[in-house]
Amino acid sequence: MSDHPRPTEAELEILGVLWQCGSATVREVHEQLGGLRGTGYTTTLKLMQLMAAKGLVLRDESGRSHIYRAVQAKTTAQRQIVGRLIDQIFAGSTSALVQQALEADSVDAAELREIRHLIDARCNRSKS
Amino acid sequence: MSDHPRPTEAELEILGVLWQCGSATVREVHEQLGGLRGTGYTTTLKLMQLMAAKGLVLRDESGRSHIYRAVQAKTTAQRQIVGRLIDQIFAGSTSALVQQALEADSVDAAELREIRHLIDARCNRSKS
DNA sequence: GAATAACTACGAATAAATTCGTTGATAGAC
DNA sequence: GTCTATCAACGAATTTATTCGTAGTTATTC
Repeated sequence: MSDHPRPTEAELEILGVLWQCGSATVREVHEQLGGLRGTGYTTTLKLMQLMAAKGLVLRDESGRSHIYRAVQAKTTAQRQIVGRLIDQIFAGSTSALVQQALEADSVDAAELREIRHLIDARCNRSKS
Repeated sequence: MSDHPRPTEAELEILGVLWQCGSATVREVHEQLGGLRGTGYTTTLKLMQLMAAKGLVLRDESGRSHIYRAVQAKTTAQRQIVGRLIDQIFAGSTSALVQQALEADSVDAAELREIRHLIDARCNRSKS
């Protein structure tokens, strides 16, 4: 199905900006990343060129500065990464992942409620 | 706190075996991984030597074949990886992770129940 | 139209992860 | 004791990811 290679760490940072902005030039992405990583402009450029070559992003080359956007939706990519994680280090057990997720980050009451709603919704859906 | 470097992909496969077996020789780990990865024995050996140097595993060198075991418990490592993921690609939102986890893998009714119990237990705990 | 600035392209250096061949030592079989 | 199998050690090749310098092009400003 998806012939998208798995994004690397640096590529994920760039995708993060693109998901947030919808589309952006290399310059915009680079500014957004800001001092977050102390790398130069051409590094960001090169990465985004490689990402285009890999099929992770598309770009509109009609103008002088090319405009990039992510090929995969954020949720699709997230789902792929999480799915991989579940298989790889949780032996396919989603509940084991959830359990460690609850331990890993401090989850406040509001977020717990939200998670519970997700589960409830899912329970109802699978009953129907 | 933990000065354990983050395990790489290949290292995680080896840790998986060690977590399952408790402790094992290089040979045993290599067999367990089996054809799963088409690599030779010395590759596994080298990786495990590097892991020992990094502090990911300890080894008993008293016998001729050294016996390795993981330094971190499985849950500790899992928690670290999941925590990182939440910060890195879910902007700190545990519920977003759970949501995508539910979509990513097919979760059967029994597992849903189990997840719900985890949430319930957590809700009660945070009330007290 | 010359100088400056912003952009892409690209080669190449560096770094990190993975792989394996070879060597030398030790143990067990005969 | 000699042969064979098994082991650790280690150097080095390979691959992948990341970084940046330089060159060439196009737009903008004066």
